Amino acid sequence: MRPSKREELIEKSLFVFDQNGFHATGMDLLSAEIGMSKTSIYNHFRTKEDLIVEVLRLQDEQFRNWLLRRMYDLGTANHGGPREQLLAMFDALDEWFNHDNFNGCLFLKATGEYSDHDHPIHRQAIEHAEMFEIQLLALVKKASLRLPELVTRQLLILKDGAISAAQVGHIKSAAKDARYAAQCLIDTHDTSKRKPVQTSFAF
Amino acid sequence: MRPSKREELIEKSLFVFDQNGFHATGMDLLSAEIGMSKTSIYNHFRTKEDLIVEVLRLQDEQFRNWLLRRMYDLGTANHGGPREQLLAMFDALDEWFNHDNFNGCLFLKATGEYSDHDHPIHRQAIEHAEMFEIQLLALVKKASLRLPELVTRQLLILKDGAISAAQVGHIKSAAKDARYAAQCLIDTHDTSKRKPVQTSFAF
DNA sequence: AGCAAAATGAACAGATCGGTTTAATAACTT
DNA sequence: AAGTTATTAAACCGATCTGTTCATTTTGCT
Repeated sequence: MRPSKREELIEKSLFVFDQNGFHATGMDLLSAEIGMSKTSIYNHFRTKEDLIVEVLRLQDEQFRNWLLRRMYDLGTANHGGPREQLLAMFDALDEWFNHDNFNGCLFLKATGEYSDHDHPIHRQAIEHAEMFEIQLLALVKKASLRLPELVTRQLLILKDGAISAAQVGHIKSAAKDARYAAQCLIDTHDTSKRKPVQTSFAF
Repeated sequence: MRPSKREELIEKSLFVFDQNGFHATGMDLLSAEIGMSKTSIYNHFRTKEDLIVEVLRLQDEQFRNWLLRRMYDLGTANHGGPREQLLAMFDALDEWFNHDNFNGCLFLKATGEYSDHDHPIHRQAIEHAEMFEIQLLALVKKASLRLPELVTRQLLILKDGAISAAQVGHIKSAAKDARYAAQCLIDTHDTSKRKPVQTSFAF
């Protein structure tokens, strides 16, 4: 029983919440959907919100693991370095967008449904964003870009914007569009290149 | 009674839904919050979903009007042209982000809570995105940029990404970060400038 | 086989959900 | 001032909400 019942419960709940939303998913429906009695669910979690927090924790771990690994694998394929890994983020996103079950960013939905910044669910979403930013910043620094903090935040904006575009308009090209933009940004801040197009940034 | 009771109802509902979310806002609470009897609300709208669709319609109109006007006002201030208006989008967003009541994109929240693409609420959100894209494309074309459709989609990604960043991390710099990125993109595609940094786009 | 822990279905509780009804009041119109 | 129209509060409807209770069955361990 290594993949404990608890883990299985969280994993399946993750899917249902992602597809249906949080408030829109009642515990009876959830119970039926994941094939586990409501009694059992409440034996593992005190409240629905506790479960949701765990769901977000799992999604945080799974998403960051998946994305960073995919960036590494795709980015280092042709002897690529940090720069290629950064760009590969959008190739990985493209794969995600084209999955049948893609339904936008779960963390963004969580902040939308629990807008109080002090709410544990909202905080969990913020925490995810912060942790990914730290990891992305490390990679940006390895790529020897000028203003690494700025570039990191910009890449995050491109990532989240692409996710939004893919969600609301299910725009097939969102990841590629963002990739070109990222390329432009990275080249502009590449220390190994000549002067960037725009040098008048006021920092 | 020009600002008809109906309009007032929609306008106030817009605020409550924006702050609380759709499913999380019950009709009793909504009634109390906007100071109008539930009987009256249901005299104007057959269902809650009908009301939400109207709310999104109003927000579509208000948001596009506000943003495009603000882009024009801010962008043409110092004899600026279309290019400055495009960049001013992020200055306008910055103002929005710093409003006390800023709580992210209502359309994105709508698609998150009503994920069925055929749902009238979801469709209304898509319609908004499409209409704004058309208007932004017109401005991009006026700015004489190469690959105007691509640049338009990229600017939209930056806009939505900045909104997301401002919402989840309440990152104060999101609009400015996106602005710098937009500057980079626009300069790269400016036909009046020399060769862009990156010329190997495969189109 | 036998025991303890875990999981089950189903009923239940109290609150709230979206939505309706009703009878009384307030507000326009002429 | 009369009469139509809009608005109100409050009770009410059945369904669903989160969460609990309980008696029964299934499971894992030794």
